[in-house]
Amino acid sequence: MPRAGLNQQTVVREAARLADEVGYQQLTLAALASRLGVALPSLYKHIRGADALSQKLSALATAELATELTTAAAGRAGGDALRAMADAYRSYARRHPGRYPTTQRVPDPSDPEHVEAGERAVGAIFAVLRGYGLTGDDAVDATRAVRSALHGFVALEAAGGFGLPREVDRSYHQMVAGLDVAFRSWPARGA
Amino acid sequence: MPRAGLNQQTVVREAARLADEVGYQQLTLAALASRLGVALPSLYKHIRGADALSQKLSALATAELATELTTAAAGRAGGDALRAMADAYRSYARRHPGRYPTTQRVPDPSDPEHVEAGERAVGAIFAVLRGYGLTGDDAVDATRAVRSALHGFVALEAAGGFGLPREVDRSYHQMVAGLDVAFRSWPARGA
DNA sequence: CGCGCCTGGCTAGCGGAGTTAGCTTTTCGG
DNA sequence: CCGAAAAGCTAACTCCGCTAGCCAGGCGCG
Repeated sequence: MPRAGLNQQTVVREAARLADEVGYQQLTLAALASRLGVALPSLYKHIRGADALSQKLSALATAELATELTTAAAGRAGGDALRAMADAYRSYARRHPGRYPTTQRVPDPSDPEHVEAGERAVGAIFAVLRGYGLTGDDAVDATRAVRSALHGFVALEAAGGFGLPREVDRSYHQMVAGLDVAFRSWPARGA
Repeated sequence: MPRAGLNQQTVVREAARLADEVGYQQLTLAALASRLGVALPSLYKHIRGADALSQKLSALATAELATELTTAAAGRAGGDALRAMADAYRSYARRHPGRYPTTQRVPDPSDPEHVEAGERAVGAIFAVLRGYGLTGDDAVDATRAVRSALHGFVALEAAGGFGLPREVDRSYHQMVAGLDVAFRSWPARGA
C-alpha cells in the first residue's frame, strides 16, 4: 500500500484544523489518525505523543496569534492600536476555537519557535502600551492586565458564560474602552 | 464488611478536597474512589458519573465563592468594595486551585442550588457596581469586564503564564485599580 | 423479635484513549 | 540495483469511565 507521506508539519496542521472543528477537548490522537487516513500508532513516527502534539499546537497557534496582533496594531497608536489589537485577539479566538486554548500554554523552553512566538505575542502588546507612555514595571503590569482582560473575556464567551449573545460585542468594546482610560492614567497610580 | 456510609454530600466534598490537592485535571473517579476507601463503581450509587460530579463540584465551588465575594464586599463601597472583592476572588482561586476552574462552568438549570449560587456570585459583583452608579446595560457590561479581568488574571497566574512570581501581587492591584478608574467614567462613554 | 426489602457495597466486563514493541515494506541514496 | 532508514502496520498493555448484575447490611414493620 502507498504511504501517506506525513511529516510533523502536516500532522500538526491537521490537528489544528480538527481541533477547530470538534473542539480542543475532543481532539484525540485516534480521531486525528483516522482523519489522516493512518493507524493511530503511526502518528508516533512524527510526534512524541499527545502532550507533544499539544505543545506543537500551542507553538503554531501562538505564532499565528502573534502575527495577527502585530498586523492589527501596525500603523496605529494609542486607543486605535489597542482597539484593533483587541478585536484581532477576539477574532482569532472565535475563528479558531480549538487552537485558541493552546495559546495559554506556557512556551516550551526547548522549542525555540514556541518561545519566539510567545515573545512576539507579548511584544505586540508591549508595543501598543508604549503608545501610552508605559515602560518598565508599569508596562509589565499593564501587559498582564491586557492579557487578563482579553483572555478572560474570550474564555467566558467560549464557555457560554454570558447570558444574552446579542450584547456581547458591546460589552467587549466597553471593556476595551475601559482599558484605554485606565492606561491613560496608569503611571499616576503606579509611581 | 462494614459500609463506608457515603452519600452525595460526602462524595462531592471529598472530590473538592482531592481536586485541590492534585489539580482539577487529575481528579479522577478512580482516585476519588480509592480515597474514599471504596471501589470505583460504588460511586455510581451516589453520583451519575464524571460529568455530574463536575457539575456538583461547580455548584459547591460557585456557592463558596459567592459567599466569600459577598462577605468581602459587605460594609464597603466603591473602590474599597471592588478591591476587597477582587482580593477575595483571587484568594479563593489560590486556596482552591482544583475547585476554582469548575466555577466557570455554566450553572445547570436543573440544579436550583447551582443556579442560585451563580446568581449570588454575579449579584455580588452587580452590587459593588451599583456603588459606582452603574445599572442596567452599563452594569451588565461592567460585570462582564470584572469577571473577565479577574478570571483572566487568575487563569493566567494558575497556568504559570507570568514570568516573575514576585511582582504578581502588584500587577493584580494595578489591574483592579484600573478597573476602578474605568468604572468611574463608565457611563460617560456608554451613553 | 425476626424477617423482608431497600440500598449501598462488590466483581466482572466492555469500549475508548494513549503508549510501546516489534514487524514489514516503501523509498531513496550510493 | 541493493541496502538501510523511515514510515507504515498489528498486537498488546494500562488506565479511565461506565454498565450489568450479584450480595449483604441494616432499618422498618409486622
